[in-house]
Amino acid sequence: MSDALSAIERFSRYQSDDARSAESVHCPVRDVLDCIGDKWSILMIMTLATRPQRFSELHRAIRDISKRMLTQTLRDLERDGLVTRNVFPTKPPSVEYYLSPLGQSLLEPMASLIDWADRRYSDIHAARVRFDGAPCDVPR
Amino acid sequence: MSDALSAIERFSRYQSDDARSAESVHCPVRDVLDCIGDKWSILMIMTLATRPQRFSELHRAIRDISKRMLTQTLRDLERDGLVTRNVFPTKPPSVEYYLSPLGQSLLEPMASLIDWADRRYSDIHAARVRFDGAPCDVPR
DNA sequence: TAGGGCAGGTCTCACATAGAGACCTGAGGT
DNA sequence: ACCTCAGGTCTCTATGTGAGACCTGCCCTA
Repeated sequence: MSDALSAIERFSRYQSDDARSAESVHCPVRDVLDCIGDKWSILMIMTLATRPQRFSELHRAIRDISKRMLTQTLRDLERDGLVTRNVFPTKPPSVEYYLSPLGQSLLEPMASLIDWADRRYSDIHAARVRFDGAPCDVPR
Repeated sequence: MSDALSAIERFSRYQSDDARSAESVHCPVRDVLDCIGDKWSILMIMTLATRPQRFSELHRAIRDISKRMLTQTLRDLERDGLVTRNVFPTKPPSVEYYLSPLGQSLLEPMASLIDWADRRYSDIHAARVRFDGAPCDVPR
């Protein structure tokens, strides 16, 4: 837990630096969130965690992503060095995506997040039902 | 690391369940990503990690968020039980936001992510420069 | 007593991003 | 001759986001 505190303290130092001097220091957390903080990246990385997969496999695994966003998310992750793209010269050519070592190193911190999601999911759900059920007791 | 593997294996079981039966099983990871996977939530939670803060303090801390999104993000986090809203009847009334116990329990998994961001940030940056520098060696 | 400022928002408009789904290419099956 | 497949791209529309004007009550100052 002291790990958590020190990491967060480091972050808040970046934040205040940022606040103080308009653009000079840039917070790594912001950068990393720009990479994997979008709608599909985390899901993509977790889907690739078990094994390399091809474009259409990924599309089947994440059924509600559009081809356009699938392409774009993979391209961004490739650009950031988290995912590697491999083209096999078959007919028709097949393309395989897999996690680079950098991408794999993200699995451990992400696993603790999954773990949290699993354990706390019901709490969140309950809070939401409660909130939606009693929206009027505190007028805004 | 076996923790990571087991968590990810659990996730992939959800994924394949999802793929098999159209809507019956819903993956908790997807739900949690819907909560905190948007542009501002993680940043908000980390900013609230150090201490409770008022609306305008948060606005100063995260300078590039609009008031509209600040309100909306806080409302969503409150709805999901991660953040608590407290109104003091001063004149004019002041409003304080702080992490609920549920929100605080998220700090630990998030800290490991921050830690990763700090350590690997330069790798990502390097990969990006490399990718942008040589965009033409593999024509798509 | 008129005017201005503050906190904590809401509202409207404009623009950026995401999704749906048609289309493309080149080869192989029937 | 026609259909299918993988791995995309393209266009159009729907949704999300940002900028910034405005609102409400109360206080302070001139």
